[in-house]
Formats: sequence, structure tokens, C-alpha cells
Amino acid sequence: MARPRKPLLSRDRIVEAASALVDAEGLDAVSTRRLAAELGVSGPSLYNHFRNKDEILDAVADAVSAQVDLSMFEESDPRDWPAALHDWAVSYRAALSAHPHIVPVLAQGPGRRPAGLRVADAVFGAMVRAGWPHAQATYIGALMRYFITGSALGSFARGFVDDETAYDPADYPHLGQAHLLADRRQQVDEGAFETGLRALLDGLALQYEQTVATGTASSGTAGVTVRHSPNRS
Amino acid sequence: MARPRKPLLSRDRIVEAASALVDAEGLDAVSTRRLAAELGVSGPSLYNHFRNKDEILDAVADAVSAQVDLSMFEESDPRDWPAALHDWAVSYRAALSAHPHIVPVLAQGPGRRPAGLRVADAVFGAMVRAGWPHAQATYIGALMRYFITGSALGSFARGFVDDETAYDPADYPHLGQAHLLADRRQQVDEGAFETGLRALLDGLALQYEQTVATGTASSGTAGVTVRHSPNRS
DNA sequence: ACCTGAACACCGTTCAAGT
DNA sequence: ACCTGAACACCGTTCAAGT
Repeated sequence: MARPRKPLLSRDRIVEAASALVDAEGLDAVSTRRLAAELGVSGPSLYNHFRNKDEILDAVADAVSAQVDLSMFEESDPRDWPAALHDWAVSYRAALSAHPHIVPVLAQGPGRRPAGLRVADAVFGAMVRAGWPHAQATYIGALMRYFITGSALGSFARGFVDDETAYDPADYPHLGQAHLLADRRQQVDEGAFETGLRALLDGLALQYEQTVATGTASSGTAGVTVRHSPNRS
Repeated sequence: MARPRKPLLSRDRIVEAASALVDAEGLDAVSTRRLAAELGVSGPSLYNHFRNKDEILDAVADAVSAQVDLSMFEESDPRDWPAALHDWAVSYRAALSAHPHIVPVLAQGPGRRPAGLRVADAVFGAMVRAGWPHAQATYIGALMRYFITGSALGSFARGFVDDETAYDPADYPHLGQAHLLADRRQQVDEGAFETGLRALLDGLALQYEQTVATGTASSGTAGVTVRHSPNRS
């Protein structure tokens, strides 16, 4: 069985199998031999479709980026940019949370990945339409990505170990044992993400008021359009 | 030379050599054999001092965390918490930027790493002293870490490739070629970090006013103590 | 206690050979 | 064009042996 008349592999099939493997067993479980076996071929076959293993993992990461919803940037009023950013951030985080093991790859800059670049491009375009100067629009895309990928990667939930004896209260007087319970940790992640996202958007709205809204054709000067509730408690 | 009378290795010596190797050639360059060779011993010797390779990399990451300045949380007025958070964030980012290759390890939650936990503990304690409820103080420590590690990890500067043909303007209409120049990229990282940090702190100050300052013994109700300049442009 | 060499079960990648 | 087995130069880790 040297060359079959119909190709056994395709880039899509490889990415699909790699994604499943990453999700099920983590990044370390992906070896070219193991992945090939999962696809019923021998190891070197993969090199007919990808230049190397890193390119496969990049494609897996990009498939996740492709699932990020970008529709809010086209559909809504450009002046609702905080609401659009909010919804986008939530969708982005949801996509990453569904595939936590690939986040380390995805977090390392957009690189050459098309879907990652498409995301960056959409945010930038929407911020420019909202009236932000080009430089600031770029910053916003970057800083939002920092926060979102950082939260998906450095989650409290994954960071701690389920061994209570590992954290001596004498060493960390403020880190109560309560933080170390598994379900409490997930609460921390949710709360920290929501709190941080709200702060980020409120802070950006403040900068918008001070630099963009004043002196442009923008309708009202006060309150901008902070759609997301500024405080929920 | 089976066992020398004076040990050839120590945890510190191993961590030092591993740090140097990571900084010079990246994470992939660190193999137990290579690291051992650098130290003048054979591969398996390392296992007398660390349980496995991951523990070595954890120790390298923790050594970076240990360089983060925490003095601002003890020295300054607790009500100056935004200024303290700001200075801490800058110091944290500087420490990570000096050792970019280990950030992926460090970003994956504080885990068992003592210095990482000490950082989390210091921030939490300072926020509680500033009057934040325990839950919010935890969130602040987590969300700041998200942003800082995210910015160190997903930097624009490292994310792009120095091959102009890789980015067809037809595919990404808003991503101007100017963004793709190496020095421009570093500007983006700096600007995005500063803009994001300012937004984060402004937004948190807003939440502080609305939830903490009102109804407590806090001195003034308006303005809190936003030391960092709210706008520099 | 702390180092060694040998060994085990793996890796990523290249390449000539097959159709 | 697309798959194969063989081969190369590596891995992380275990373990008996040495002092």
C-alpha cells in the first residue's frame, strides 16, 4: 500500500484528529507517531501535508480562533463599541475554555495563523469605525487579547494542585484554604474575568470620553455608550 | 568518579544553568542531557535533585517570580492601592520581559511555586487592607496576573514573522503593513500594556468608588486616590 | 548520599523506495 | 502525489553498580 488512488489524509483530517487528541489528553500526548496511528497511517505520512509538527499545532490553534464570534462588530452601531467588545471577549473566552490545552500555543501571538489575524483585523476595524485613532485601536485589540488569553491560560482552576498539604497557611497568611477548593477556584476564574473585563471596558470608555468624544462629531459627550452594566452587585 | 566527597550539583546550580540555557536558546533547547552536559555531569544526575524535568522548569519560573518587587504593598498608604498595583504591574512585566522564554511555564497558574504564591498573597493582602472585600481582592490578584502574563506571552513583537509576503493586505484590510515592522511591533506592545493597565486601574477605581468607598470609614468619597495619571496624551 | 553507564521506550524528521 | 519502512540523532526516566 504505497500510494492509494484516493489520498488517505488531508490537512483537515489531520487537524481534526490532532484537536481531538489535544482535547482528550493534552499537548504532550501529541506525537507525530501517535497522531498518525490515530489516523491509521504511519508517522512520516504527515509530512506530505504539513512541514512539521509545529505547523499542525498552529492549525489546531487557528481552528479554535475560527470559532470566535465576530458578528457583533458588523451588526451593531459602531458607537456601541464597549458592548461589542464585551460580547466578543465573552465569545473568545468561551472558545478558549472549550479547548484549554491548546491555549499555550494560541496565546503566543497571532503569528501566521489566518483566523487569528482575522480576529485582530475585525477588532481593529470596529474600533476605528467607533472613532478611535489607529494607534489606540491597535492597542485595544492587543490588550484585550492579553487579558482574554491570560485568563484562559493562567486560570486559578488549573493552577493549583489538589493536595491541601502543599499550601502551608504559615507561608501564605492571606491565601485562605477556601481558595484552594476545586469549585471555589472556578468561581475565582469567573469572577476575576468578569471583574477584569468590566474594569477594562469602563476604563477604556473613560479614555474615550477624554480623547475621542470631545471635539468630534460624536453625538453626546456624557456617558458615551457603556452598554454593559457598570456594576452588578 | 562515582560519588565525589563534595557534591557536584545543587538545586541552585541546576536552576541557574537551566535559566541561562532557557534565556539563551529557548525552552526547546533544555533537555536533561544537554543541561547536565552544561553542568559537567551526566544526565541522570539531575534526578538526585529534582523529581523530573518539569520540576526544574517550575523552579526556573519561580526564580523569575522571586524577582518581582513587592515592597510597594508594604510601604505605601493602603489607600494608594491603584498606585501600588500600577508599580507592581510594571515591575512584574519587567521581570517577565527579561526572561520571555520561560513565560509559558510561569503563566500556567501559580501552582505549587512558592514565589508565585507569595506574589498572589501580597496583592491579596494589600487589597484587603485597602478595603476591598475578600472576594474582590482575590479577583484583582487574578485578573492583574491574567493581563500581565498575557501581555508578556502574547506579545505582538514575538507573534509576527519577519516575512512581509506572509500578510496579504487583501486578506486583512485593516492590518496595515506598518504594524508588521519589528520596531513598530514593540511600540504596540508598550502602548497596549500601558493603555490596558491604565484602563484596568481606572475601571477598578470606579468599582471601588461605587462599592467600597461609599458607606465605609474611607476619608473622601470622590476621586479615591488614583495616583497614576488618568491620561497622558 | 550522589554520581555513573547501560538500558527502555519513546521522540521529530529525512529519505530512498514503491505505486 | 502520497504513502511506506528504515534510519539518524535525539529524548525523559529508571536502575543497578560504584564509592
